Amino acid sequence: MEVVPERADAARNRLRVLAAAERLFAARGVAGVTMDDVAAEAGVGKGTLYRRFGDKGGLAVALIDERERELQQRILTGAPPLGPGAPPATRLAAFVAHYLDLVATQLDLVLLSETATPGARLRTGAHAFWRQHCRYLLHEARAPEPDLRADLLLAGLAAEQIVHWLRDEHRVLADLADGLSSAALALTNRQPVAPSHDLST
Amino acid sequence: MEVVPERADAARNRLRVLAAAERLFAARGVAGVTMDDVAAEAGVGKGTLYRRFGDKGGLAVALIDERERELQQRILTGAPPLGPGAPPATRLAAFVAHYLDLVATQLDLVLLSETATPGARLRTGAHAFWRQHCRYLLHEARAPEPDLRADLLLAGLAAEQIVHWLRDEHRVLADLADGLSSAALALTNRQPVAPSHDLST
DNA sequence: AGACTATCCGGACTATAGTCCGTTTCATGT
DNA sequence: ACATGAAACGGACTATAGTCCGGATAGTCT
Repeated sequence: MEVVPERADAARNRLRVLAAAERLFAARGVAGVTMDDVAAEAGVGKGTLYRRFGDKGGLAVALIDERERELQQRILTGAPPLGPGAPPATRLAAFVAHYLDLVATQLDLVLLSETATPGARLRTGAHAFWRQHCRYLLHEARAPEPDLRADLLLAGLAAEQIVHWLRDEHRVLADLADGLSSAALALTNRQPVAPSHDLST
Repeated sequence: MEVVPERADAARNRLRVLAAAERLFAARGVAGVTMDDVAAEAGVGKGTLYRRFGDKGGLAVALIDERERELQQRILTGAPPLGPGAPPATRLAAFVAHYLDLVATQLDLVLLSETATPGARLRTGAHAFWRQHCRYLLHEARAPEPDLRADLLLAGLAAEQIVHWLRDEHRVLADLADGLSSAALALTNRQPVAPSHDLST
């Protein structure tokens, strides 16, 4: 892993692009901004944009990155129930609530980053972190198939789904946090033997 | 609801397009076919394509539709455990397994239909059916928040996620069916511990 | 049959994401 | 300072999804 320091012009342009994108997204909304717009506003060629960020989703990821790292820090070294110290099930519920909050504050940006290309959601560094955390907690909580269930839980936290709950079904964030935390806890349990008699049908 | 019968030329072209699309997808793979290709192969203008199917995802939906209706029939009127008669938890597990199977046989097509536009997955008629079915079963199984948990389960059955499990993580279908059925059953359970969504820390 | 109208058809046109490659700039070693 | 090679730049170019609207057509009514 040979690490080459970033060249001065590259650093300058990276900052320019990030600042321009933030400005434009704030002004016209994520949907109303094209990559040409960003390049023009940043005073940079389109090739530069793509060289550095890969695609439109990559640009969104870069903008989101900073705030996500803050939550990651709190998970790794912060106070319980988010950080270490609380029982895994409690930490899981706390994670769900905080993650929902984080996503909700920048919904369109996260939606862009996750839907720019199929499978984009599953390929970001941040997603690997969330997945690892959920896997660990589910494992500690003695859940069966913790890896699979971590993915299932995170699928429910996909921006597309959250947008649907919030904007199409008009649910409120707090209820989502409650309901999904509860579901996450349910996922920590090994299911008992099927209920004995079903009289309803 | 005034129902106007389909005009003869419209019907003819609809069939032409569907046949052409099927041919091309089979020959060159879903990713290697453009809408212009489909229009040309069908001997039809592009406007016709879009008038009828809305967008690329809509075309995929139309192609998928037939097989999905078959599973829907089996759920509504078929034999248990898929159809009525078995306990809801059992039916839920059966649904998960059969749905996975169905999707896996036409993965790329379903992926296209769900990722053509953000939120497309949640807007198809078929999805409304699956959601209603899962809601009903979870409700019957006395699961808390059956609606939310139905969405969570179906999020885990999104094509994007299944593709990831199958192609990136090399899981096998049978294990997915087992693991997700088990997770679905876990979701039918009430959670013993009360969740706390205190964000103040 | 002939006129009439709602619907449909088709392909040129637009918008935008993403690529390519000749040119420029930076960092380093002399 | 200057030469040099690697890395970055930029904007013209390509590919493809999706729109638009003048003209054609099917079904209906008299």
